[in-house]
Amino acid sequence: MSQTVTRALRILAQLGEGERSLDQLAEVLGVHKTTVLRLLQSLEEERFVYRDAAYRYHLGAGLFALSGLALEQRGIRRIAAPHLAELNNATGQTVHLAAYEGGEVVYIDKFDSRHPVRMYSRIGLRAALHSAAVSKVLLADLPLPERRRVVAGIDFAPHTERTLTTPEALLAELEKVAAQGWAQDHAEHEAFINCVAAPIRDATGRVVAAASISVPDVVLPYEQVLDLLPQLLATARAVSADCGRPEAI
Amino acid sequence: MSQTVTRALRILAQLGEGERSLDQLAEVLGVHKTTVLRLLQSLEEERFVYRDAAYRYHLGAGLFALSGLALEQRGIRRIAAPHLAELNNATGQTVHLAAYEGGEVVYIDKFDSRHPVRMYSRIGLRAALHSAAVSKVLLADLPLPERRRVVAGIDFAPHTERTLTTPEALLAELEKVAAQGWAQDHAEHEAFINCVAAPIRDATGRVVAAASISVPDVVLPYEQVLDLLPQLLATARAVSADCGRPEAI
DNA sequence: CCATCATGTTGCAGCATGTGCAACGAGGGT
DNA sequence: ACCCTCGTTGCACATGCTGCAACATGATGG
Repeated sequence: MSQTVTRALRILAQLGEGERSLDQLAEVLGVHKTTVLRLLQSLEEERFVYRDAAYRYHLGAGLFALSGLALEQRGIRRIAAPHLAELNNATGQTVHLAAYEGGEVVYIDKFDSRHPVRMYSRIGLRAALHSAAVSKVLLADLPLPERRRVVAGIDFAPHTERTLTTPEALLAELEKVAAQGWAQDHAEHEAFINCVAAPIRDATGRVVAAASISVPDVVLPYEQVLDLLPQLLATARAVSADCGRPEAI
Repeated sequence: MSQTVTRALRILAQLGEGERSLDQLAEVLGVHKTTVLRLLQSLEEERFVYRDAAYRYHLGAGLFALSGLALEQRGIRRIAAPHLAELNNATGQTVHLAAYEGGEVVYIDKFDSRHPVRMYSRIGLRAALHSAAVSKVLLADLPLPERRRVVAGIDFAPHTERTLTTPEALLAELEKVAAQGWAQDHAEHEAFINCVAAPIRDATGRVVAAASISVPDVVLPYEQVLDLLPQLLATARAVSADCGRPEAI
């Protein structure tokens, strides 16, 4: 593990919260400002940061460029986008696309609701493994050993009264999800938000991503969210078909 | 300047071109694989990279998250977005938003054309300083000393027959742009693309960003691109007004 | 079924490189 | 004109990065 790189990344994280001066960064990192300066120079050279006329450092455009490349590399995102946009348009609700990567579930695309009350989320953020509907869909498809391993590593922090709080409960839920082909989050993560999620499969049948609809209670009650399930499943099947999955056509 | 950080960022750049194995990265960087491994471990910890089941490294979600934060921080982007979307919708053409940062001009937002023939660009990429219309708008507002300094540093690579190839020609063009309040790129960057760009100003009157319309020749001839200028200028004024610029209201 | 290969990981010694200090310089406010 | 703040530079020291070599693991093929 590289101390230097870790420090550089901590600088980026800091700048993610807003512009910073050299001294501010030095203080937060607990290192001498000379050290910070040189890290920043390297970051600036690659356009990960830039500094304005007032010598404040900001996140730079190299980051956007790289992030754009990273998102483009996920073929699933490009394939799914038109279908998810259509689902978003048809339902008017927030639609997410999430993928499993390295023991986490991450949102890789998002289409915002047209309602004024909206769920907070952002591309790149992690979904809670034990409560988000997309997580259930993705975990449910993992081979059992890995599924157990991941579940064992979860911090079962209760977000609401309905949050599953034991590995056993989650594993049972995942079995159910795998069997029925979709997952729900009935106020398990946020007290006033319900979600449904469905798997997207590639030609080999493996789940490569999950699509979900998230609706605040005040917009639609739980039962009516379940009514959206057929549309969601149709969308997921359509994306799967575009991924080359024969049965889904 | 930190060798270690520079190497880490080179790793990210590599991964931007596609997945890589440890050995591949070691070879490209010209360092021992042990070294690469430890850099990757630090990057992985902050979710800048992740590795799949086949031990291939990919760009990770931490990057998306940070990039999202960075874009959110640019208030101008949020302010401009609805106006640019409307312009995109009204004209059907590709609309860009660009900003000057640290001696470069960078695209910070983009709304794609509905035409099948589209200009290639991506958020985060640099615009050519001596040919892109947005660059002219942004450079034209710099204080003269900095303007001269930046122009002196440009590599006047000719992209097409019409590309300006001398500092003098560019400086003269910038004077003209500053006077008329908009800029054009008449096939100076890509032989078959014409652009017009307009400045967005904040309350102090400084140009904080530039909006542009880019149209391939085959879609609209040059003269008709100029016909779009009134709409573009109206959009730029509307965004400026939202930025608090009194005269623009 | 074992041999071989390819690839990732670990321990360790040496020294390159990152680090902090102190002095310097530039800009802004009083 | 002075001081105060904040970024930059030169330098000596030792931290922590680097490469080597040995080990571990999983895949491939005879």
